[in-house]
Amino acid sequence: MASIKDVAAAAGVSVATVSRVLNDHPSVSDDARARVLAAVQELGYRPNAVARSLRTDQTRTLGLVISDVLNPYFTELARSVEEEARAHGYSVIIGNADERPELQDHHVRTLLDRRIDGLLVSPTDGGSPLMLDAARAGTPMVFVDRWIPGVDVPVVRSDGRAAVRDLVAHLHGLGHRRLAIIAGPAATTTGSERVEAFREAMAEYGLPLPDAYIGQGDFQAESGRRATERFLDLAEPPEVVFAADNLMALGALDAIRARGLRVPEDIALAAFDDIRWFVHTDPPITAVAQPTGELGRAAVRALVDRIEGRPPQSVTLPARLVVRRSCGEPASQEQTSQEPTSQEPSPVTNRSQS
Amino acid sequence: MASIKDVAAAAGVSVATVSRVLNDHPSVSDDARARVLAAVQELGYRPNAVARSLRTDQTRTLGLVISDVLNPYFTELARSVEEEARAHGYSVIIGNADERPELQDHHVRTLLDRRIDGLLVSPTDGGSPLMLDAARAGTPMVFVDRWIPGVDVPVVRSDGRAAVRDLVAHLHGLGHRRLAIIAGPAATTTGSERVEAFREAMAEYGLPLPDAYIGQGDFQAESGRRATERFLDLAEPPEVVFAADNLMALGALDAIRARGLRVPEDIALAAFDDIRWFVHTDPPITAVAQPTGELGRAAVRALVDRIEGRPPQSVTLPARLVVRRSCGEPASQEQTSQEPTSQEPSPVTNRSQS
DNA sequence: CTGAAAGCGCTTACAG
DNA sequence: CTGAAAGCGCTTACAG
Repeated sequence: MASIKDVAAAAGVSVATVSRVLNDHPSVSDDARARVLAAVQELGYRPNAVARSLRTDQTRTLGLVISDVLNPYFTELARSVEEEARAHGYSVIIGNADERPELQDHHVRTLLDRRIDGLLVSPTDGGSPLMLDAARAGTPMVFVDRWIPGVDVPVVRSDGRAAVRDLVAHLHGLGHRRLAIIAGPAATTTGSERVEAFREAMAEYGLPLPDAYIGQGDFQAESGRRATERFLDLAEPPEVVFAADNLMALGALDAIRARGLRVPEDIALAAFDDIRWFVHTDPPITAVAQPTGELGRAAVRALVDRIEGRPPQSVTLPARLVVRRSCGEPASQEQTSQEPTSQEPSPVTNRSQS
Repeated sequence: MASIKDVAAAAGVSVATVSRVLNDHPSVSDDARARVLAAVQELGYRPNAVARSLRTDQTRTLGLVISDVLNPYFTELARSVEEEARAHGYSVIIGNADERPELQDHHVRTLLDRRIDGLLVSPTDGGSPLMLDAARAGTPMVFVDRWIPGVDVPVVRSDGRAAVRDLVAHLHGLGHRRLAIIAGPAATTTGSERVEAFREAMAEYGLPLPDAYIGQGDFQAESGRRATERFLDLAEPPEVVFAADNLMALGALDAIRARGLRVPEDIALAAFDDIRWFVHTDPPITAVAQPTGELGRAAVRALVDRIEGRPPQSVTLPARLVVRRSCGEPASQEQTSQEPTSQEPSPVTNRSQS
């Protein structure tokens, strides 16, 4: 592969001049510029980004460590992150932690070794030593979606509290009293916050949340299935299962169906995170929708600010409730005003007041 | 950030010795090794992968350019690719082309500039000059899923011909005669091959495939919606719509539903590519399932073979038909023998013989 | 077993 | 405007 030396030789100039032309440095004669460009063209020369990075100490690359690529929420987040990063002249390398802390650490380490300019993380756990060290060592970092308390790193996330309150109001309005939740790992903020929001909202209605109605999941489908089976085995099973993410809702659906039960007649189902398929599931699933694309973009902006020496900002965006039929509401205007063609699910918000 | 010099100084040895210790070179005294390791520990030293790559001319990195991250098929492919690559000591950088040739070229260029050791591509088009040049220039490359004819690059893909024949047999058996397809871009192999397989299978049953029954899509949801609307506007609409991927099936569902029609009573639906949600859609969708994980792993193996100087092998794996209720078959044993807990959809194959 | 030195492909003061 | 030279952080023959 042709190097800058080859180009310099072909153009009859020094490598310094070639470099200047390539980097749009102003002090280059038109003649030299033309000859260099011609040589570049002829040799099909492409600068070696590795060498450039070593010299400039910047890679123009962002690392993104997400908890699970198979989760459509993160996949959409990753897409918006890449898009915004590209607009700022950065590329992004994605690491998939698969909800496993060791794998997360593996990716963080690899990314750091590659000297990425900044790191976007949605932590799978409460913070490994590696992660904490990285933050303390001053690696430009931003948390997205999930975060680690006590670490001085900007957080870009959405607040589902109001939407969860709306959900409980909706469920209560439909006459449901025994509500259960499948939580994510307590070590993650989204794992604990969603349970807390749920518990608080229920308290407003004087509803208890017994331990038996709190299933412990890990944000993946299989755990949702297991937790749901346990609920169904209870002497008094819940009337509603609220899954803290869409994959656990999938597992719940599997479990419910395996018993030959119907949603919502036999048991109602709701989920955190909205995905396009929820419109077409049987029945369509009521969900809390996050402004995923906006979260990804805001996270990149914060990180780029941090990298380029501007003060980064934490951002919290509201989530909203999308009512469908999985909790028992009769088909209403919500069902018809969908926009099936939009990129993001853009469903109707139903903010029942409590 | 500590460099190898700092470690050498702290350990009282030369950088060469530090390097040897780090690379497990045998000729290092136990004493020197211990001192180096201690210094590494103390300084929290991590080798700079950028510098190492520049020196060794290898990045231990694979590039993966996929057509669309939002498509669960590719997301699963990406996951298995990363897993297998990691097992071989490589990391992978994913580029999402979003089905746009320019974006695909952008990623290929960026990856090449980063001097990745090899490239895995599922081409969005028939082959841009850049892609063809890269292949000719000897960049280790392997095509996955889609490929570009006439280029000397190994191909790892699945053959859906038999499964599509099974699908047509299934449809014919249910009494359907007017079958339509929503195709992908003709410039992609999967775009044209799936139509051809469908056409051939139909011919075996003496069924015509009129142009009006071939919808032109681009593998994304919106195009599936538009194509379906066009079908429904026909004086004689088809009885079945076969979408060449799962996203276009989603769009088709949107369109069918927007007209207030029912599946399969008013119109039947089938899709290429099986996803877990298809079990829970209304109705469950009959689909052609690819051995996605195996494709990803085989592709990595071929590429690593190529990189490390062994002769790479092209691989073709069969796809299989998964019958569900979206084409009108009465619920049968297929419905109950699901394995809802498996990672990959592991549905029952129904190979009706023609 | 160990170190001095060259060199990977760039960029960028510095001098002219 | 231009080039010679230093240097980014490593690895690896070469000599000892």
